[in-house]
Amino acid sequence: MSENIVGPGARSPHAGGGTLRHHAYESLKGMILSSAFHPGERLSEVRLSQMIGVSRTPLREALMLLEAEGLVIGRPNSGYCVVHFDPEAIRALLVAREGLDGYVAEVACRTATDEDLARVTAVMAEIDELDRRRDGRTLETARELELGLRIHEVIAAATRNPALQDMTRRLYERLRVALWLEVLLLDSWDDAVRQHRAIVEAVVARDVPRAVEAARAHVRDSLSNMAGVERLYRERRQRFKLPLRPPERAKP
Amino acid sequence: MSENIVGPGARSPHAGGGTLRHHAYESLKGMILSSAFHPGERLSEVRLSQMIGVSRTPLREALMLLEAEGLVIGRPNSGYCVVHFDPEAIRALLVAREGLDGYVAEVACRTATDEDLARVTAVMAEIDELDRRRDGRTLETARELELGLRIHEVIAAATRNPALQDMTRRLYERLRVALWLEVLLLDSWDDAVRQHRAIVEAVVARDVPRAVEAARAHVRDSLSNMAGVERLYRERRQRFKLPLRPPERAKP
DNA sequence: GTGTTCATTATTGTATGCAATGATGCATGT
DNA sequence: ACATGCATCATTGCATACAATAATGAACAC
Repeated sequence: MSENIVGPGARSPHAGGGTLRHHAYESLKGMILSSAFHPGERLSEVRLSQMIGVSRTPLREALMLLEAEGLVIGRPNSGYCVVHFDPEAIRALLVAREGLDGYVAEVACRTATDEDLARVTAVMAEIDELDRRRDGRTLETARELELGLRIHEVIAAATRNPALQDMTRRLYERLRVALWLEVLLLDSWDDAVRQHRAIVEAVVARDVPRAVEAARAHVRDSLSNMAGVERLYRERRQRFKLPLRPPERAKP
Repeated sequence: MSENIVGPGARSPHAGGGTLRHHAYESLKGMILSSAFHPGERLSEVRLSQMIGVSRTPLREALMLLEAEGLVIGRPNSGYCVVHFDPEAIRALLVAREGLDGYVAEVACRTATDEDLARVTAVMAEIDELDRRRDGRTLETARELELGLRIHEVIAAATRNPALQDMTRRLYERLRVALWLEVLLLDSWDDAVRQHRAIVEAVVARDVPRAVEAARAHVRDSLSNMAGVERLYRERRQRFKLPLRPPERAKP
C-alpha cells in the first residue's frame, strides 16, 4: 500500500527508511493522496507535526520534498497548502503526459528485455482478471486505480532508463488525485482496459508507431474525460461548501 | 547570471528571494554548476554552512532541494555528495531529452503565440550575432552555453504549458555540467548553430514533423558527442588524479 | 456602514544543543 | 602481513528555543 509508482528502482528522495523525515514524508504523502485534506487546505506545521508525531524539523523537510514533487505549494513566510484541483493545471499535466507516455512506449519497444515484457504481460493479466470478476458489479475502484498506475509503471521500467522512470513517477504522482477522481466519478474502466491492452500488445510486439499512438490515444481519452470530471467535482465541492480556490492570497 | 533556465514563470522551489534557505540554495547550485567541487566530492554540512555564512538548518534544506533536482545525492546518516559525471546516467538523461525536446517542439508549434515566436526568433538572432563575432576566434564558451540553453528555454515557454516547462527546466539543470563539458571540450558550436536554426525555423513555420525531427536530431547529435566528451573528461580527470567514482561506498 | 490603522496573535524562519549513527585508526591475534 | 575487534571521533538527525514576519481583529474616523 505504501508502494510508490515505479516502486523499487526509483529511489524516493533520501530514501532511508529509518529516518523520521522519511516517515513524515510518507505519511503526509499518503494523507494527501488519499484526500485526507481538502484541496487547497492550509497545512500548519505544528498541527501536522503533532498529527504525525515528529518534531517540526523533519516535517518541514518532508513538506519541502513534497513541494518539489508538486503535491503542496508554499510561499515564503506564508506556509504550505495542498494543491487544489485546478482543471487548467491538470490539463497541462495531461498534455505533458501524452508526450511522455508516447515516448516511454517508443523507447520501451526498443530497449525492453523479455523479462520486462513478461512483467508487463503479467500486470495486464491482473487487469483482465479484475475485469472478469468485475462483471458482478463489485466496486473495486482502489484496485482499478492501482492497476492502472502499475501498468504504466512497468512499461516505464521497461525503458531501463532511470530518467524516464523518474519523470513518469513524478508526473503520475501529481496526477494521482485527478486520476482517482476520474475512476471514481466516471466509469471509464471498460475503455481503460481496452486502451491498456492496445498499448501492451503493441509494446510486446515492439511495434513503435502503434505503441506510441496507443499510448497517446489513451491519454487523450483521459484528457477528454477531465471535462466531465471537473463538472462532477464542482458539484461535489459545492455540496461540501468548499470555496473554489481557498487560500489564494493577494499577489503584489 | 543567476537566471535559471525557464527563468520567471517556473518558480524554483519556495522561490522566496529573501530567505536564507533560498540564498543557500542559489549559492550551492551556483558552486556546483560552476564546478567548484570535484565530481563526487563529499559535502560537509558544517563546512558549507561556514562557506556560505548561514546556519545548518537552511543549508540542509537547500541540500534536500538540490537532491530533489538530482544535483547532489545523499544517503541517510551518511551525508551528501556532488553527483559524479556518470556517462551512463548522462546518456539516459539525453535519451529522455530527445523525447521531451521533440514533444516540446511539437506542442510549441501548435500553442505558441506570435509573441512567443518573436521571442524565439530574438534569441536565435543573438545566436547568429555571437556566431558572426566569433569568427575572430574569441572564446566565449560561457555565452555559447547560455544561449544554447536560452533557446530551449524560450521554446519550452512557447508551449504555454507549466508542466512541460518544469520538466524541461529540471532536465537541463541535471544535464548542465555535461553540456558545459560538451561546449568546453568539444568545439561543437557550428553544428549547434545549424541545428538550433533548423529547430527555430520549423517551429516558427509551425511545421510539426520537421520541428520534431530537428529537435530530436539535435539531441541525438549531443548524444553521439558524449562519447568524445567522456574520453576527454577521463583524461582531464586523470591529470588531476581524481578517482573514477570517489565516494561509492559498499552497498549491502 | 465602510475603510483604515494599529496592536495582538499565530505561524514561519533560523540558530543551536544534544543524541545517535557511521567512519577512522590502532591494537591485537592468527 | 592480514584480518578482526574495539575505542575514539566526526558528522548527521532531531528537537527545541528564539526572532521575524504575516494574518487577525478591534478600535476609530469618515
